[in-house]
Amino acid sequence: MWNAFINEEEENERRVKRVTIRDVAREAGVSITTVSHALSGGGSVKQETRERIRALAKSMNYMPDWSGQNLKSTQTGVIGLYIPYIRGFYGLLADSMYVKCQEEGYELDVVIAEKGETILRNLLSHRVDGAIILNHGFSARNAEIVRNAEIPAVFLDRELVGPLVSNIRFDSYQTGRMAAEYLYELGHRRILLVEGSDTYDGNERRRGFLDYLEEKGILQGEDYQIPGGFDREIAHRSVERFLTKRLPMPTAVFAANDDSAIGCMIALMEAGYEVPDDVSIIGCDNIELSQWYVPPLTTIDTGVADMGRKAIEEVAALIREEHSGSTMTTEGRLVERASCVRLASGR
Amino acid sequence: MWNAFINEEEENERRVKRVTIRDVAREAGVSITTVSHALSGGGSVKQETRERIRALAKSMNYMPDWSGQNLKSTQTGVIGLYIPYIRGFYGLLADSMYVKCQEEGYELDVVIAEKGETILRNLLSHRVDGAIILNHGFSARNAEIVRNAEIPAVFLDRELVGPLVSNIRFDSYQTGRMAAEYLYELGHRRILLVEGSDTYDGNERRRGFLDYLEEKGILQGEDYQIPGGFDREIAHRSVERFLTKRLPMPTAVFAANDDSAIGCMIALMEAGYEVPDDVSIIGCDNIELSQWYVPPLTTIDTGVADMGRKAIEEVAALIREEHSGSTMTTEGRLVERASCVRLASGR
DNA sequence: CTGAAAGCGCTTACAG
DNA sequence: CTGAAAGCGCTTACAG
Repeated sequence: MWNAFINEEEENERRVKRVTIRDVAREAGVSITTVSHALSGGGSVKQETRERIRALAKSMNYMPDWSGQNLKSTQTGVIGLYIPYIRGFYGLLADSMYVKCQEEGYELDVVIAEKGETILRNLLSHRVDGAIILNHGFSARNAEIVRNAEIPAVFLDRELVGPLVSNIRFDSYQTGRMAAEYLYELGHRRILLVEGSDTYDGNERRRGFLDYLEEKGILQGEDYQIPGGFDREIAHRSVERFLTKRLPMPTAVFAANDDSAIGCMIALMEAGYEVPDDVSIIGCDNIELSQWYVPPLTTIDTGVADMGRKAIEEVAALIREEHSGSTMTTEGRLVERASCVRLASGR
Repeated sequence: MWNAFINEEEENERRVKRVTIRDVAREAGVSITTVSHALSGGGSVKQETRERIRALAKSMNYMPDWSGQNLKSTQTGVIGLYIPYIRGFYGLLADSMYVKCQEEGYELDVVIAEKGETILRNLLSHRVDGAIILNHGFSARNAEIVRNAEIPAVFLDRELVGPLVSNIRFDSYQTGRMAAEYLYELGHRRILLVEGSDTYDGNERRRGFLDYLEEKGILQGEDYQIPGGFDREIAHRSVERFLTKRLPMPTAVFAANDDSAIGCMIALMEAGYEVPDDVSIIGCDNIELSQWYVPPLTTIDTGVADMGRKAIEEVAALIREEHSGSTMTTEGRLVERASCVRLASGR
């Protein structure tokens, strides 16, 4: 007994001691079982005791240890969002998910991770109840592991289904076609494609776009398909390089996202071309900047907020095992602004 | 023994069994102690055994349970960032922090939370090793609790210091003065203030701005201090209301952040005023949109990326107890663009 | 180099 | 309504 006191004092000298359920129990003069029940709301505890313990716990700033609690209960109450960075598009997605999480009673943890390893560790170690993954750094092999481990997950960047795995994707093939059709209807025939990066969405937009051009018989050579990397800088350099080749000038450009579309516009304007008078441009995503840019950018809205809400809804359902995994899709919506014009006939 | 098998099969029917250290040990024919040592790199394990176990663990997709591991070790390896939402400013902050975290060997968890309760629960339950807090929803009382619990934390929105608590703040008072001085030097004397929200930064920018005006003897009445809430919409409505009063028109506006500055510009332009010809505008933050807006917005860059890096560096040092908490400050930098002009003399 | 045992802070049947 | 005890999955002295 005496010993215990000495030890406690020694502890105090080093670091403030974390307060545990044991401390609360001792202070309240009850067992830890009763404290646990009183705080969790479970079990049957005399109303007066419950209130007394709750007040005491609060005054002691007691908070159940996360690990101790989860080791037994295996429910964390948090959903993890795994994305490669946060700016722009991903931020909008995260914000819309947060709102829905509140409604569903989950906490949202946004984990920035470039390495699939980090993500896999998070999921396999049960840090979260369920996950939303939109991360090109996560390999197909890792995704397979998640499926087999039966961890509730919603993929936003690949077509994978399992008992507890769903996927929701932008119908990027359709988006690509939509952009092509829009420019075609405006009379454009020589169109430059600024590709996205080598991801599901990047490849599908490309495929849809080129398919439409081919059907209409206006598919250009590979010189008219240049890299853009979903990135402003990359697109800028890429267009500069294209211009030095002095090929017949395209009358329109489809850039695989708005960021790269803006990179294109800058490069074109620097080279003395007017948008949309000399060249029309259509992007994709409808990021905030697009409506403020001069000229305002015509684009295809991918409905990111809607997607975010759907994804949370779905992962919550998977966690509760309300149904098994499935594939879903969202459609893009054309937003007409000033960066595209009808081609003057005979040009 | 027989019983055990039956139970196992029943388990399998319900859900894929999580693989534990026990499973790996059984499979490898060693004790769980050895598995633990082999995987963690600690202890002394025969090289061959270590490699065999690691390969086996990997093939079984074994990952140590987060809670089991932390319950003993009390180190999570993650830093938590607690912000109210992600778009714009906060996203830039988070991205810059992520990069620094990688260097320091921590994982960054971004937790969106409006309620201080959620944040407090996260910290007191030891979900993270340390925290960065920039959240007006977190009360002074809660902050005090964090300090006393000696949880390593860096506050970005208040001046609080403790053994394991530091704070880094934008010198928002200086920023406010800087904006005022810039407009004053351009010859402006009747200046409208569009305030921020009731936060540390909002109040300090206001105070610095008004102090300078007062020193120069050009402080206007309260009619020239209108709410902006750091928000585009709020600022927009607020300026509209101001204009209906038909007070002498200001020749310049200081908006407490870029978002609200853009809201002002829209309202002014809708009312027929030209920026900067009729009214000059200066904002604060230097968000991405500012350089693309027409006219490009003159603003004060708060150096958010630099702040993010500093904050991570500091919290990591506090976790390692390299030094005790302190107060730090970062200075703003004027970015001149087209939205402000020298006032034509005699106006 | 390897393993049996104690214990981290909780929850959850179960007994009273 | 309350509490003693087992156990969640790990790590860490300690013994051999």
